[in-house]
Formats: sequence, C-alpha cells, structure tokens
Amino acid sequence: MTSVEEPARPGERERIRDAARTRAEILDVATQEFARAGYDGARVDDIAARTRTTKRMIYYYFGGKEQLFTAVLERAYGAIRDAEQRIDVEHLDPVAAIRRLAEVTFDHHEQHPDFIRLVSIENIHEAHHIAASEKLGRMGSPALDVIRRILEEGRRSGLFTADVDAVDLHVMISSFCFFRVSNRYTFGALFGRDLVDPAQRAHYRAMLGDMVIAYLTAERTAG
Amino acid sequence: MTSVEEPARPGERERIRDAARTRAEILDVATQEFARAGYDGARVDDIAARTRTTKRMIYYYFGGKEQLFTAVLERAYGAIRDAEQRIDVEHLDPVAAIRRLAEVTFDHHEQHPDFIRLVSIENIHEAHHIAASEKLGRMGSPALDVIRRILEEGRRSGLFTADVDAVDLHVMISSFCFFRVSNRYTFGALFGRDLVDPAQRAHYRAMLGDMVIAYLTAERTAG
DNA sequence: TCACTAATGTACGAACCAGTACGTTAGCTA
DNA sequence: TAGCTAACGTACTGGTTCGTACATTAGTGA
Repeated sequence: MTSVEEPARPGERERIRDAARTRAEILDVATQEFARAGYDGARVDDIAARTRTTKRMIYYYFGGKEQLFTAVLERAYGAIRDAEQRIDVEHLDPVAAIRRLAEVTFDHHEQHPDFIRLVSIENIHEAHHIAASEKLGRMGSPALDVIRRILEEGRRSGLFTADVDAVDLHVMISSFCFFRVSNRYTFGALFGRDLVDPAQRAHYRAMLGDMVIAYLTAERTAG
Repeated sequence: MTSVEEPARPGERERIRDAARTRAEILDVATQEFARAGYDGARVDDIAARTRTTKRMIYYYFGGKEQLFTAVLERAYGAIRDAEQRIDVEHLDPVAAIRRLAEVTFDHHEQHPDFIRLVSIENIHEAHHIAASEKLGRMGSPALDVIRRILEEGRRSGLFTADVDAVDLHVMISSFCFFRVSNRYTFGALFGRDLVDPAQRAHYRAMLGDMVIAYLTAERTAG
C-alpha cells in the first residue's frame, strides 16, 4: 500500500514536499470556503487550517486572497469548459440536439452548486476578478459553438421558425438552470418549494426542454 | 419654506430628533451598502458615516448588523409585494394577460438591481435572514395569485394546452428576468454582451413573452 | 416649568484578520 | 555527499471592525 489519502500513480512515491499537490489542495479547500461564505466571508486562516499546509503557502503560491479567488474561478470555469467540450449532439436532429444540450446544461448546473455560488459571488463583485484574469478572458464557450451549429441546421431544415441568436438561446437555457440552483434558498423560504428536490428533477428537466423547443418551433405572431 | 432636504407634510415642523426619519435614513443607506458590497463586505461604520446620525443609532434601532440586513430585506421584499399588488390584467385575455405579467416582472427586475443583488446575497447565506424574519415568512406573493387566475382562465378557454403549475410558471418568468440582471457582469465579461444594454431591452422583453406564450400554447409531444 | 424618557453623540475596547519577517528543511544536482 | 534552492513552518503585527459603556439633550406630559 502506497498511501492512505493519496491514490497516486504507481511507482510515484509519496513525497513530503509536493508543490503541485499543495497547490491543488489549497485550491480545493479555497473553492469550498469561498463558495460557502462568499469572498469577504471567507477566511484565509480557515482555508489554511483545512489544508495540510499553512497560510504561508497560500501567499507563497497565489500572492494573496484576491489572486486565490481568481485562481479558484479560473479552475472552476475551466472545468465547465472541459465538460462542454465533451458535448456530442452531432448525430441528433436539431430538435433532439437542442433538448439534449438543454439537459446537459441542466445536469451540469445541478451537479456543481459550488460553481453556481462562485459565479453569483463574482457577480456581486461585478466580475472584477474575471477582468483581472488573462486566462478567463480568452476561454471561450464550447457550448455556444454547439448551439450555433444546431441553430444553423435547424433553420436550414425549416424546423425552427424563430430566427434566434445563439447567445440569446444560451441566456434562455442558462437562466432557468442557474436560477433553480442559485435562488433555491430564498425561493424555498418564500414559496415553500425546494426547486432542487430530487423528486421534481425530471419534471423541471422536461419543462426546460419543452420551453426551449416550444420557443424555437412556435409560430411568431407579429405585433 | 420649511426645509431643504425634507419635502415633509405641511404644518409638520422639522425636528432635530425624528425616530422614523432616522430609521428610514439608516435603512436607505444600508440597502445601498449591503447591495454594493454583500453582507460581509458591508461595513457598519461606513453605513453610519453616510447617514446624518451615528453608528450608535444603528444598534439602538436595529440591534446589530444581522438584524439590520434582515430589516433591509423586509423592506425590499415589501416594496416588491406592493408593486405586485398593483398589477391589473383582469381586462385582458389569458394570452395578453400572461405577456403583460411577464413584462411587468421584466420591468420590475430591471428597475431594481439593488433588490436583485440583495436576493443573490441572501441566497449565498442560504436564506438565514428570511428564516429569522416573521414578517417575510407570511408575506405571500400577489404575482403568484395573478398567475393562478390567468392560468385557470387560460385552461378553461382552451387557449393553453399545457397543464402548468403557477409556481413553475413563476420560476420560468423570474429566472429569465433575474438572471439577466444578476449575471450581467460575468456574462458580459465572458461573452462580451451587456444583457442590460438599453438598446437590447425591447428585444429581451419580447423574447421573454414569446417564450412563455410559446410554452403555454404549444402542442406537447409526449415522450 | 419641571421632571422624565426617547433619542442621540463620543470614545473606546477586544477580537479578528490579511499579510509578512524570519528561520528551517527536504530533495535534487553536480 | 556537499551545497543549493524550492518548499515549508512559526510567530508576529498593524490595521480594521463590530459592538458598547458612558455621557448628553430634545421633546413631552403632568
């Protein structure tokens, strides 16, 4: 047996000093802590205490609290982008493809509540950390490319009546998925309904798909 | 002339000590400050400095930072409820009524970004302050009652094909309106598009209405 | 007009918290 | 194996921040 807490690749002995591991461990804990308490609510001392290293290392590797939060955001957004890159709807017709994309987005939001919280927190800070990050500026969105291709095919085949912009459709899908997770608590407290109740999951997932398809295939009544 | 900064009802002389005015002034400033910086980011000293009174009064009237934030939320939610009570769509047919309701919701979110921020902040804190407030627990939602009545009429007249729950439709409308304002900054930074750009306002407003109507009037293709 | 209380102001303290000065050691390389 | 440096730990500080003890006064009712 090589180690209890580290799975580690075989042949790679557990070292006392491991920059990559220490850095990753700090990021893991910092992600939880920032997501839990917000930027100002998070405590650098608390983050350090929950790692196997000390506060000194946070400043050694990241420079400060601000940069740590930026690094947390970079990694979180990177994970989303990687997941989006694995979306494959090429074999589906436009209607099925859009529904599938909506479902993947729905699932992803549900499975990453910490990410949702981080994004909410970053919006309170008016995206200053994203602005400060070079990495995040040129990250792009694979999901948007997928939407663009599906919409083009849908318009060509005449299945979609609406001449919809890809970014707008992304807003439509994301807003529903995001709100359900981000506003779970106030909504639950005020309306007595848990939007993330597992028993309601399939219902809301289908509702999202129905909504998007209805919008894309509806006859537009010109005002 | 009675006073420069207080419009005041005639005959009511400007007093040096005015509990109601002091309380209201603290709430005004606190609302701005909490919305700007979040709960933990807001500073009691800063709030006090921006009023005509002192920090002592915040503790005198509200008890502490937590209770001040709760009072801010209570007033903000109260304003929304009052606005919702003024919604009048009784004279419209169900389709027009739902679109009108969506537009009112859309306008209200756009006009109250501070409220959106406060709700986002309260969600980061898992609605603990709402839970601590008796007032907010029994506030209700006039908008929800309006939706209920419209849906019932729509189903009766056969205009709406979908058997939709009122709360669910409220989620659908709110999520779009909320996201557009709450995620304005991260969305803008990542996609280079300002969702609250005045030039796009009519476009998104119509898009929301189209979406909701399409959903309510679409033929459901059973899976 | 006199006393009483609600309303207000000042000054301060104790805890907290981001960040750092300084010292130490594991592990690699020549 | 000697020496070098990246990686790490300890202990501290200076400023901040919520909250309060204590003193004071405006307005009101008897």
